[in-house]
Amino acid sequence: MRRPTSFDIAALAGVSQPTVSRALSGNASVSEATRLRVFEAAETLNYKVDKNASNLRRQASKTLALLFFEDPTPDDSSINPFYLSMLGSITRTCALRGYDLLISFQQLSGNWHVDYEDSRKADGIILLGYGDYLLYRPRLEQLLEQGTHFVRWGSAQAGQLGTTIGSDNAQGGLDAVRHLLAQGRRRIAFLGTASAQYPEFLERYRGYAAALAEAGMAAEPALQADAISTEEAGHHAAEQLLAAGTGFDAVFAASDLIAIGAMRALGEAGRLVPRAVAVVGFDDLPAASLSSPPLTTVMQDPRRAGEVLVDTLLTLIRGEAVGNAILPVRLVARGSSAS
Amino acid sequence: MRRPTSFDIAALAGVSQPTVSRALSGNASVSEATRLRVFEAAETLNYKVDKNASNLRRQASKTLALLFFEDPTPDDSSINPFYLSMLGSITRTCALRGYDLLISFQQLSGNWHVDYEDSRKADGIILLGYGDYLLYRPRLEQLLEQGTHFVRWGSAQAGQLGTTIGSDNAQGGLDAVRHLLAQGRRRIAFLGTASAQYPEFLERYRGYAAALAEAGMAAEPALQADAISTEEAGHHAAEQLLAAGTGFDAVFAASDLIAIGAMRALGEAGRLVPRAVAVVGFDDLPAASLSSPPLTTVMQDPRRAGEVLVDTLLTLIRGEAVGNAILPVRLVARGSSAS
DNA sequence: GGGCGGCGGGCATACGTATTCACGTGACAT
DNA sequence: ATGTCACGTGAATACGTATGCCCGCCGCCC
Repeated sequence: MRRPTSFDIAALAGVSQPTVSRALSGNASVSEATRLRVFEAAETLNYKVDKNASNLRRQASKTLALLFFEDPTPDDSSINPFYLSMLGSITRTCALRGYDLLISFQQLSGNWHVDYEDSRKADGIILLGYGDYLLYRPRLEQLLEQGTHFVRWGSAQAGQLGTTIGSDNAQGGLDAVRHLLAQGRRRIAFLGTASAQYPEFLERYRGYAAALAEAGMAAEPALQADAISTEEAGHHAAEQLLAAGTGFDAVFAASDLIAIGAMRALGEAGRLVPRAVAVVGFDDLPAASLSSPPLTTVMQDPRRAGEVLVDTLLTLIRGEAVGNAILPVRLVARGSSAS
Repeated sequence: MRRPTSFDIAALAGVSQPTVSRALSGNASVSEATRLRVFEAAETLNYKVDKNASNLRRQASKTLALLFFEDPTPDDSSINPFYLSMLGSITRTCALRGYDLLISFQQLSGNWHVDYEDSRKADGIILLGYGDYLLYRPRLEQLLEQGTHFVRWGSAQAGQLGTTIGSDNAQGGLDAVRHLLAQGRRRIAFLGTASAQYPEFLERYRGYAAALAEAGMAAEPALQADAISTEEAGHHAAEQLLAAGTGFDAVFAASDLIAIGAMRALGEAGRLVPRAVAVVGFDDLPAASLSSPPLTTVMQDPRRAGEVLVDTLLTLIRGEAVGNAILPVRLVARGSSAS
């Protein structure tokens, strides 16, 4: 049997097709009695509005697109866990607001910037993924030019294109290092690439440096080692630091994965955590509380992040003005930094 | 400026609208020269096919829907990590096959079974989430009745409705326990709820029992403790077992999260892993290799799982017959079970 | 040289919904 | 009694694409 259309409902309810449309969409100009008959008929035939037809007619898809960008790592199973936990929240918020969510993993090189809103698959897009702002910039320009609605998760800085939502990375770095200083640590290393290529890391580094400055110290290049956000990179960076012979009694890692890798390296080198070296990470991944010792870290709130991203985007879609948002972070003290 | 339609392209290329459609869709009955002109015109105007119109006309959405079902846990940030890693693979496979992916988190109670294909938002759906087959059954019946195309991730058993893809859980249990036996362990506990409510766990339990039987032993109820797949549940279950005073020198946990929780409980009780108690988990979460000692576990292959799910569903959508699939698993021996 | 076949492309239309416009009916006031 | 108005509903149409059908033209063969 063919799937029912609004005409079938109309016939069954003894009204016309437009009335069915109006009744189902809650239009006020249809009487309560009629509305009831229509609902019953729709129920009987198990009728559902055809999204495609509806979208075509209304010129809107009631769908958002979520574009993930790959970390540079070629291993495609290792999605940044923090993003994954944000995903749940984004999905849920979309559902609450009556929107569907389309997901896509993208290579940085793809021509994603035209594919979604242009083909009317989505009313707006959410961009997720660490990345160099300058690399994105031309794409963002094109998006703006096209009038595409989008929000970006990342590090919001003045003068940047589009609307950006992100955690307060600098504050997180500040809190983490203040915490280590309060524990009496004085030689605090920073593990993570502090360059514009990884804007979040750079901000965390700035917080680190600011905390040191508060204590009358300066960030020493010898106490910093590059690492992208993987366990292996963290392991390697810590090894480098150990090999260089620079003394240190604490590590602030730019992400939990780095911190976990660093703890492994410290363990292998016989440096006890936290006694010999205190460690603080960033993100509060599920794995952070499972490590041994449990990892002290700066918690980002993925649930709130998702909500803010979606709601900001919906505001943009409604054509209202909205600014960047910086979300608070919170230090979670655990065993890896106990005195 | 209004976004261009195929008529605009037609005008620019000096052909008719249908020709534009044919040229862009690779229809053979359009000459190479014309096709080229059309492509150029489309490029110039930055034209993209309107998905909604196209879908409406073709009565297909070129989209799949992924439905996640919540674990019973109310905490909505804790999505089963194994599913999350499958997500990447599903998305990628969809993209490769030219399909979009719609994602939705569902309450088990919702009436999801009519919402997706019925409203033509998707050509088929993928059902993901641990769960009791009997609980699903009525919904699956309705899906079949409606002619909805769907595949389920779970434990494939004879006589079940629909098409199911799943790991070889029984084999995994067998391998895990054989491994422990080979290490000389004799008192092997099973941590996880072995009931029809968690079919995967039940199969893993069966593998556990079969391995014991091979060695001339029987599964003892005293060596089993219920746990759902969370770290807390694993911790609690191990505590129970310890409190009961039943001696054991190994644990086979039905999931890595349970295993990690159990290791924490064992540590708190002063039972050294692996010396006093060897531990094997299931899933091979990223966290498994990060625990200390690193967790021996049964690896499920999320990448392959996603591919098989998508390809099976696409086969169904094409109207071809396809059966259930059971994917191989692989034991990964790490420190937690060294002799 | 005329008929025929095939290829390339245009015409018309359908997909199912949402919206604009117009219309009929009853109530109420003049 | 007639005009006005509001309210509820139906008729017509547009959204942008894909496709069945038909037609014209060109080349080829007898």
